[in-house]
Formats: sequence, C-alpha cells, structure tokens
Amino acid sequence: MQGRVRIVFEGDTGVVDFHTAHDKAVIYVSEADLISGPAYRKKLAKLRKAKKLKGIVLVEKTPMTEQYFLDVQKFVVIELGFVLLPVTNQVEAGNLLVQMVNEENKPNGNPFIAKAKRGISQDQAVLSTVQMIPKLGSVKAKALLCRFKSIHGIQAATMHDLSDVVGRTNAQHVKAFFEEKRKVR
DNA sequence: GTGAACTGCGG
DNA sequence: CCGCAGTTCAC
Repeated sequence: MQGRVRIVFEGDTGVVDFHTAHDKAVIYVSEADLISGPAYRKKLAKLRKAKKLKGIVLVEKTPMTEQYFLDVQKFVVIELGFVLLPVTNQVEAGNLLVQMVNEENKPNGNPFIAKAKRGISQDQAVLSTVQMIPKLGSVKAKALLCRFKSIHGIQAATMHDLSDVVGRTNAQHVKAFFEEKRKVR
C-alpha cells in the first residue's frame, strides 16, 4: 500500500468525513446520526455545497436503522447524487476505505472497484431507490436501470425514452417523481 | 404468498 | 377497442 490514510471515527457522534483524493469525500453516517434526527442531512448538504465533490456515503445499516434507510437513500442518492454504500459497522466501513485507497493508488485502478467487489449491495441500494417511484416494482426498476444505467440517467431521460421502457403512464410517474424532488429543493 | 387492479400490447 | 399477459401493491 502506497498512500496512507488515517481513519478516525468519532464514536457515535457526528458525521465524520475523509478525503481519499482531491475530488472525493467519504462520509460516514453512524447509527446514532440516523436515529437522532435529520441533522446529518445539513452536514451532507453543506459538504455538497462547499466543494463540487464526488461524495461517497457510508451508512450504517443495522436492524436499528432499517426503518430510516429508504429515506436516507432518497436523500443521499436522489437529492445529492452521492453514492451510497450500506455497511453493517465501522469495521466494515474501514475495510472498505482501505480497499478504495488501495485501488486508487494502483495505476489505472478504479476507486469504485470496492463496490463491485462487494457484489450486489450497492446495486441493490440503487434498485430499491428506483422502486420508490410509484407504480415501479422490481421488474420495471431493473428495466430502467438496465437502459439508463443510473438514477441520474433516469432523471435525465426524455419522456419518449422512458416510455419505450415502462410505457407512457409510468413514464409520467417517473417524471412526476423527479419533478417533485426538484420542487422540494 | 395471494388476489385485485392496473398497464401495455397484439389482435 | 377487447382480452391477455405481466406487473404492482395491499392484505
């Protein structure tokens, strides 16, 4: 391992962020952050504003935080456009960071390889986010992701292209969903 | 896991 | 425009 990253978790208080490279930040949202209310969102939004970063959010997904997870996804992935990686604890988060740093230091290494290595969890998080759109279940959500690759891709798609995949009425649901999100901001 | 309701498509 | 097949969603 070439580069060194010191990882310090502040126990269960506050959002901690790490810079693994110039344009990326990794933010850890703890179980306690989630449970204690929406304060963590302000920190994330602020970080988003301050720099045009590619954010990666590691969120503790445990039985305790399961009920908050969909809301977190909606906020982090759709509103902020960050990557969301669920982890079960801080140790796993640390391992993930090490992997990311290792990959980054390799010539031509892909810093996002870690998500591929961990298999389906990331894709599944994205998938269930897309399923939050009314009338979209697993089949149509997969179809959309297959065609447009990402949530951002779906957001940017035209009515015509959306209609090709899920039909006209569902395309309108998709449009309405993202329109709603714009209004809220 | 099952059924009702809805969507899209082909005839 | 109707019926069928596939999908979503609430129970």
